[in-house]
Amino acid sequence: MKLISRNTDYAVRAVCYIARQDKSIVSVAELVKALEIPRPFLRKILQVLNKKRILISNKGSGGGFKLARKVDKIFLTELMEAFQGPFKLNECTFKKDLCPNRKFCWLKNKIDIIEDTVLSELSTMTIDSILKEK
Amino acid sequence: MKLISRNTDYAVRAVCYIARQDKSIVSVAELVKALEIPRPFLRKILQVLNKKRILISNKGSGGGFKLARKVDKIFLTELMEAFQGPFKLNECTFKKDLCPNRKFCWLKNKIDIIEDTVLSELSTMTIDSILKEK
DNA sequence: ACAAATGATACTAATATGGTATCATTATCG
DNA sequence: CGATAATGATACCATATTAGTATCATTTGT
Repeated sequence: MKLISRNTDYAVRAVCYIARQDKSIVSVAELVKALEIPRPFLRKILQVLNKKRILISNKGSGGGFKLARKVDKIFLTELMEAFQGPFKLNECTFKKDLCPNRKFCWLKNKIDIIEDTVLSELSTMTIDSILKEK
Repeated sequence: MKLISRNTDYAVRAVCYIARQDKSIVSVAELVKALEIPRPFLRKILQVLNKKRILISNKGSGGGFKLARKVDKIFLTELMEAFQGPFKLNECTFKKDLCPNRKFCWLKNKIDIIEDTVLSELSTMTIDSILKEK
């Protein structure tokens, strides 16, 4: 079980790369070259980041992507949620069906506590902190 | 992302059920009836539990499964590892290939810390504690 | 107008998860 | 001892998720 998917991982790298450049706007071409991520896949990822207003895209010649906010306002959890959906460790294995054994659902509560812990750890992590700690 | 897979969930239920019975040995037939888990799937799960020496199987007529240890010695993490593999939240998305961007691998370290936290929470949970807390 | 960029979207491939089916082996009991 | 009732081993199938590709539309600067 992984905490970070490939999507998210690529997204972190891309955002970090853009953040490190002096010029604010960076093209996909440059990102592909620098990060060695398959181009069409990276494009899809960047489009999501644009929709989520983590990056802002500029179309047309000379276009590309830039940060939508300062690096200390972009949280790792945002990227995770953008690509991996809302953070629910405790999601019941029986979604649609009624859970056939409610007696054990206190387990869910326990896992809720764990989830809170994980989230509070993760929520301290911003792109800023990632850049600083390398 | 779920912390507990269906396999593990079923395994917890089965082990708890066996623990609650007075008779020590319980057949698959009884478990299927009580827990409403698809029989062949449950069988596979029980076989794993047997191999991992969490349960002990008795073949032949009148056979079935019994606990290999006392309930306070069976940990949730054992069941999770049996069905979901070793607990590695931080597993790199690039297993075989060399990670193309080691600069970000401090992330891995951060997630290691989270992993430790989660593990220490989980490691307090035994079948005993699950039975008591319902 | 044209070229250089992203937007939208549909498709494909690989992997993980959940579940089934079948035959072999072992143990009890009449 | 042999039939039967149980589990062991194993190969297979179905579905969901993740990873990645391909194509055409739209926008923008020169």
